[in-house]
Amino acid sequence: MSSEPLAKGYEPTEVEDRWYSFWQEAGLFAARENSHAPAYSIVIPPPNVTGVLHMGHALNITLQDILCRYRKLKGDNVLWMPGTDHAGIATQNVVEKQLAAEGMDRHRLGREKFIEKVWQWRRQYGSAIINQLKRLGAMCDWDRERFTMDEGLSKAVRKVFVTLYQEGLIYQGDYIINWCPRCHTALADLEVEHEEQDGHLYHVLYPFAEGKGGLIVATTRPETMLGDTAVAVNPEDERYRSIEHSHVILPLMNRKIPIIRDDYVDVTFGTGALKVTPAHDPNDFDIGRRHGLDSPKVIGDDGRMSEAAGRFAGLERFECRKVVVAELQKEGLLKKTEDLKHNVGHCYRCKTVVEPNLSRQWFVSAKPLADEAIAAVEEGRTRIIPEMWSKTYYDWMYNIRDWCISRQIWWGHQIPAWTCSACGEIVVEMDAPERCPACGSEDLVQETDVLDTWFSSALWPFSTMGWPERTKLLDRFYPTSVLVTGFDILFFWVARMMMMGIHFMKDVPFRDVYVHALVRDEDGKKMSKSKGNVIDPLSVIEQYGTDAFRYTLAAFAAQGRDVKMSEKRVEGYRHFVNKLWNAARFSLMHLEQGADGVDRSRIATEDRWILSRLSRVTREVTEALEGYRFNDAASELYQFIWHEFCDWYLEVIKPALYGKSSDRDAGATRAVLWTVLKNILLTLHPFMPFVTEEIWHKLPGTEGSIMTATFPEALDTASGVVPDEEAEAQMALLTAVITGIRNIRGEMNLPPSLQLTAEVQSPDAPERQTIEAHRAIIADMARLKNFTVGSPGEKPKAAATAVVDSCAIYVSLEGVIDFDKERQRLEKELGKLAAELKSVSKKLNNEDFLEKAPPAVVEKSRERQEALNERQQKLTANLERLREMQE
RNA sequence: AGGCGCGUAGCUCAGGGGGAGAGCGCUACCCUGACACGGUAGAGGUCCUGGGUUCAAAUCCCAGCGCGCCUACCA
Repeated sequence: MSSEPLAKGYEPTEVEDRWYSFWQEAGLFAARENSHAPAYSIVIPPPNVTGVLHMGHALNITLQDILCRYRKLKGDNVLWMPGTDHAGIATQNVVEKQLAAEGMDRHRLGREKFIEKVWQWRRQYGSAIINQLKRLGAMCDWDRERFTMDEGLSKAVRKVFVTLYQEGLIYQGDYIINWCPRCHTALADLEVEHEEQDGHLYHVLYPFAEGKGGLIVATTRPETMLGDTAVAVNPEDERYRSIEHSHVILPLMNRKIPIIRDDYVDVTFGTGALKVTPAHDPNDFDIGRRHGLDSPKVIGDDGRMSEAAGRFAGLERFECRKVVVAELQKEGLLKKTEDLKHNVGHCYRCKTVVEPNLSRQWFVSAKPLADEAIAAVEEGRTRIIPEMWSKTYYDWMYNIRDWCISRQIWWGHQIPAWTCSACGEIVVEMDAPERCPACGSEDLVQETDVLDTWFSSALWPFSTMGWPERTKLLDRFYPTSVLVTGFDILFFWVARMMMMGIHFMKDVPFRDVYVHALVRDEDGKKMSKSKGNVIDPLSVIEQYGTDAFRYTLAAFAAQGRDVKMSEKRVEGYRHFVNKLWNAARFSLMHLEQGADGVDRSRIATEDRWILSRLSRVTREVTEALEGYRFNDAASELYQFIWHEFCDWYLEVIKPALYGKSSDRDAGATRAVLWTVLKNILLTLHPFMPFVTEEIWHKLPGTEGSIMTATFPEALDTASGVVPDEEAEAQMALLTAVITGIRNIRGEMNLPPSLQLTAEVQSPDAPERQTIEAHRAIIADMARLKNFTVGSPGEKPKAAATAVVDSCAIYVSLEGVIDFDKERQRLEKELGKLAAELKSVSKKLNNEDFLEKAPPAVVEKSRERQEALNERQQKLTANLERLREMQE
């Protein structure tokens, strides 16, 4: 508890490092397994090990940290479970690139050695993102950090796989999947990004097998025709109903293929004749199945044409497209080429054009799992916030399709399935079986595919807590309190966690899902490296400090809207941090000896006022945080601290603190100042952990870390924190009078150094009393040398006028009189009044309004009209007087 | 093709059936013993357009325009 004065400006860097280490070393982030305090838990959306911190993480982490710090101050036993995921494809790509640079490749290295390389990479670089999260101040329980490839989590993965397989919810089969020829693996439907591109629609004539003529088919991917096994037309299509031919000749391949009839074909598209390539198109695959067609694969897994493509074998697929088109043209079979915008799927990891490919893969049968997950949200066992996202959730869940979970890469959880070389039996078990249960052979070969990373991420809420063991952590902290995440992984991750959590834990994985926005650049564009519009959070932190950055993110995090990041705004909040710092600096100068408790019988109006405001703001901030309205909480505090605490309270109490005010009890005021500052620090701490901790330690009468203190109550009689309407009303009058006088000073261009003479006349005795009792404050704040209060009487001669409630305020212009200027000022003011009066009067002259509007609303309008009238009348009178004097 | 969201001050955005708000920027004045990362005062808006509901619409409903996003097996 040192009391050396604070530096003139706040310098974040040193403070942040110091306190973060302090917190960690003091074990303040640790969840307590044996505590009986209410449990509050969050699992972090695990960033990729390959990742670097971006704005999305920053927002995501900041919001979670605000919640955790808030709950901790509220006395909860907080567990914030951190970790990373192994990002199968992404990580493998990174390490492969590294190998390539060394003139190596993974195939020459071999699977085992390659995986060892990945682990090496992980050990060397894998904690980069974790260290970056720490820069944000995240109070994760780092001792519990998990990785989706950890032994424990790996066990959970195998357990889930085996169980689902036994339940018939995982199966293996030959289907069309999305294939990335570059990553050389299957992808789930979700992992394909569709992008509209300019392409061509080629119209190709397929001649009838006998006789003249043929069918014209339209295609955007002519190279796939090499694998065509039929041409389909709609049975209802008049154009083709009567054709007698049963077959066409597949051009270039010279293969006879049937003409089939299938409802699927859209008569309005192209020519109404559809080439059918069962091995390279999901719809064609279905048609092929319905009609028992062959499905030759003409595009290989490397993106080159396969043997089945005949003389085109070996050509790269897009090269082949050109060659096919050229040859068709040469043979006169290319009848037309149209421009066409169409959606093309790209690999979400490497952006390569995805190839639909027939392949044997493992799938999760999603429907039964989805049904439970839908019910959980419908029944409110899990709340999605903002509510509108539940619609998106339902929509996807209701239309869910089976999930392809096998990946043809090496880095990941190898699928725990073995094939018996002797009898072909498939054995699915947690651990490698010794012999085939069917034939007893010991020659078992493990499936080489690994599982989708999202498969292990789906288990995150319980696998991180030790499942499948029954642990204390699970007992205490599952289900988690809330999941905080961006909507971009609502399906990838949230939906799947819901399915797995409910299925395996028999309870939802989280009570709440708070879905936040994406961070975009200043123009609302998605930040991406290729666009070059990324703002690096770390550079923002270095420039403005973590607290300012966090506050910006919180203030921007309005529900249902994207965050457009602007450094200008961060700068604004850096000023706010500095403002707080200086308010504290000032306060601490007067709080050297600490403070006694607040004695409400000894305190003044402004003390009661600030305590009242504190009470209300505390309530509003609390409610906002409970409702995930971070921006409301942030702006409420900003407004209160800057414009009420600093602008008014600190200014008003200065005379008392400096001992210039004889009628004030400085000790009582100091006690209030201490209370308000302390509560401000605590309320602000979840948003600005560093600066609040720093000031906390300078504030006399505090002990230990602010993290171990208690969040203020909105109603705290012992500390004098209670709403006080009388004080608020009086303060409103005083500030209005002061502002009125300042306004005259400003508008009349009277220099601040000029001490003015002013007089207030009011017919209202209580108003007079209030003003009279606070004459010193008004005189001080408005810089007056003479200030008198009285009943309406003779009006001062050369004076400017302002009206507040029933008060007429006259500011003497003796010696500095500028009639024209004052006249203009009054005319402007009267102009505004007239407009307002007009709209109120219009309402009050409307009988329907008087009849149908709620009485309270009518009454309010009446009062307003009266007040406006009074103002208008007083100002007009003064304007008249001014004119008379000028004549 | 469907679905969702957005359109409010010069910029970035809150708000939301009954007197148009904030931050930044701008103008004027001021280094007043916490703070120029500051203070005081001020200017600035047909709340996208057109209908409808209502005593009352920036706010609710419908349509349109513009923008963004998500989902989708029309080759």
